Amino acid sequence: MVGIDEVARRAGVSTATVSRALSGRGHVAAATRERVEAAASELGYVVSASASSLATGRTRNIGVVVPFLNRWFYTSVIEGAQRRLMQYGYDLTLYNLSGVSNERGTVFEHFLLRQRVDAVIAVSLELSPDEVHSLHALGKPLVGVGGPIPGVPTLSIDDLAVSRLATEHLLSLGHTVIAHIGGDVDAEMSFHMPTNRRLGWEAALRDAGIDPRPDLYYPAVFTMESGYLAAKRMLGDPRLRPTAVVVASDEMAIGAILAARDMGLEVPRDISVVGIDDHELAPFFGLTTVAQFPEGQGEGAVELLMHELDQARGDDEATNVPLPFELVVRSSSARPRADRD
Amino acid sequence: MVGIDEVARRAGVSTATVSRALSGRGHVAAATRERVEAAASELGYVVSASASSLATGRTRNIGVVVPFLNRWFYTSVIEGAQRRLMQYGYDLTLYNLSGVSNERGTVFEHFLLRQRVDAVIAVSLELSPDEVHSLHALGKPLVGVGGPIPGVPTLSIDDLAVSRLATEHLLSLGHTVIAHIGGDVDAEMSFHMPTNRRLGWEAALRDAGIDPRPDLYYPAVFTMESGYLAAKRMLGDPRLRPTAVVVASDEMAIGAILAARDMGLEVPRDISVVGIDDHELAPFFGLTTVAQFPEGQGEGAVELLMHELDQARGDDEATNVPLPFELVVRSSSARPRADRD
DNA sequence: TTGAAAGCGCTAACAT
DNA sequence: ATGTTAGCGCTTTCAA
Repeated sequence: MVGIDEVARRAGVSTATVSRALSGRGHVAAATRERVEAAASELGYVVSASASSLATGRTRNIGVVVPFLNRWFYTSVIEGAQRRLMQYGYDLTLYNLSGVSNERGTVFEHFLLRQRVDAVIAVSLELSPDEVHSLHALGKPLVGVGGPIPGVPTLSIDDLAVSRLATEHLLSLGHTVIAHIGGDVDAEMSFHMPTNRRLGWEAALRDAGIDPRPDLYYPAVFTMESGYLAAKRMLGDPRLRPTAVVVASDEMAIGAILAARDMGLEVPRDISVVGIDDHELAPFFGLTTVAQFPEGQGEGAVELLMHELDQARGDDEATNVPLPFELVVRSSSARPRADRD
Repeated sequence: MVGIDEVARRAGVSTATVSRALSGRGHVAAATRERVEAAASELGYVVSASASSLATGRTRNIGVVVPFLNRWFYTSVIEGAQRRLMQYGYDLTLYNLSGVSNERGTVFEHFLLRQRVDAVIAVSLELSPDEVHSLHALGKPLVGVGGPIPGVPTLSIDDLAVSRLATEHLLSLGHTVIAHIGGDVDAEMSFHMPTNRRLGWEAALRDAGIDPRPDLYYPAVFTMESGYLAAKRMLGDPRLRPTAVVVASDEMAIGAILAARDMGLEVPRDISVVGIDDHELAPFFGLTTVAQFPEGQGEGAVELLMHELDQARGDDEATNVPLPFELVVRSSSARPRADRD
């Protein structure tokens, strides 16, 4: 392993100058810099990350914590974060809580805190005040993605506004009996995301002068199968005749579309379906949805972090950055049939 | 940040003893160890990863390189690897090649080689001899998952045997006109995985005394939509009347099932479908498939690596560890209708 | 602009 | 079983 002193010797300068020339910090004569760079590349020199970290106290490594991996949303966030981090010369260390049996305590104590990362991105994670505190105590910037964490700058869409938009889309098409398939309690995903999406549905209905009927709300978990089952319950109930349904995620919405097909119903003729996400499968199923952009969220989180790291523990404004979302109309939503009811 | 000497002082021992007590290396009296551990936890001490790395030359960090993230196979492998690494006290640094515009060279030169990882796991990646060489030159163990890399120990299923099994399942049910939807050239995924799966289909047919017809092979890429389109072509062609199809991945197979439905055909009555993977959606679609176990592959890769790291650059046996696979029969395959043809 | 040298916090000989 | 101490390879004052 060729070290800095070999480069120094070859370039005829001191190690300090090599360090300065290669890191870009401090002033180095252009000619000197070139000689150093030449020497470095001839020798195939790369700085030792650990030596550099030890000296500077910075690892150039960001920890990303996710509750699961096998979900489009998380991997998309990670992908965006990774791409942007690479541009900044940072590594991404992944912490997946789903595999951790003995509680996530391990992750926080033995990994994150081990001075292995300069900062952390928490994706859709409800961090306890203690966890937030210990990170802050260590001077580690922290940003959240996908849901607000008290006292922590967070990137997330306005879930209420998103499902309100989805609902209003259906209202504007002329639907009046609009159901909702959404997360049950705030289980699994933590956060109040499922609740907020339900509230958005209710709010849009009320604004349209329609009283949201509790029996038009179908709880489910965020999987295709669960959406399928919820839709079967919904479509099979002879008392309820929704002409449209707002579904809290695309995966569930796709399940709902498949349920309708299995029952011999046609989408959107017999039932309009609107999802939330713009999942990679949404175009294939012709799913109308409200797109969020998780890759962009990952990138944004990195930007925020880089900013904070620059500021040397600057103002922890704990702002909740609102994220863009966008209605994407495909073929799963249309005007209700005139001949119904 | 409390350091090792504070702990030493508090425990009334030398820093060397603290190091030994906490790392488990070297002999320490039980009583001493307890005192040290107490002192460490009272002070909230955790070793500095970079200092430790600098001193030992080991980072306790493994690089995992994947070509994409948004695919069930890769995330599953990562999940398995992550879980096992955590047990060993290692971190996982993720390198996702899909976002890298300026070639993966960057990843190798500026990241992997920067002495940031002790070893690397390459998932479904065809590494160039150069890349393999530079890793080896650095003394970094390397294991592959999902496809053989020359000169590198690799974990992968026997693709030929897997699709042979899928085909034999259909043959044993009485099918004789069996199509194949599979990867085109060895694009995208690199490796000869797609080709091998096609060869398995051909071999099984030949063994049954059936000549594999080239016009029963439908190239596609590994997405649901591509599988859907291939199936439409296949099922729409009036000249060909396959009663069954072996599909090279579950995602494509699901696309095929949906295509059949859209054409008013019934699975398995009109066409039997068998996939490969046991994707998380396979049960939902009732897909008969040959399961591989990517999480187990991730775990296995870690085991292999830990072994190599212990051996202090032991024998690079470059063994290709064959992995288990298993036929899972669900409702998408059945005997062909007696009244056909 | 450049160099000398003192750490950064830990580990591993080598002593005892 | 424990302590002493010389590094690990870089960065960064401080001087020149």
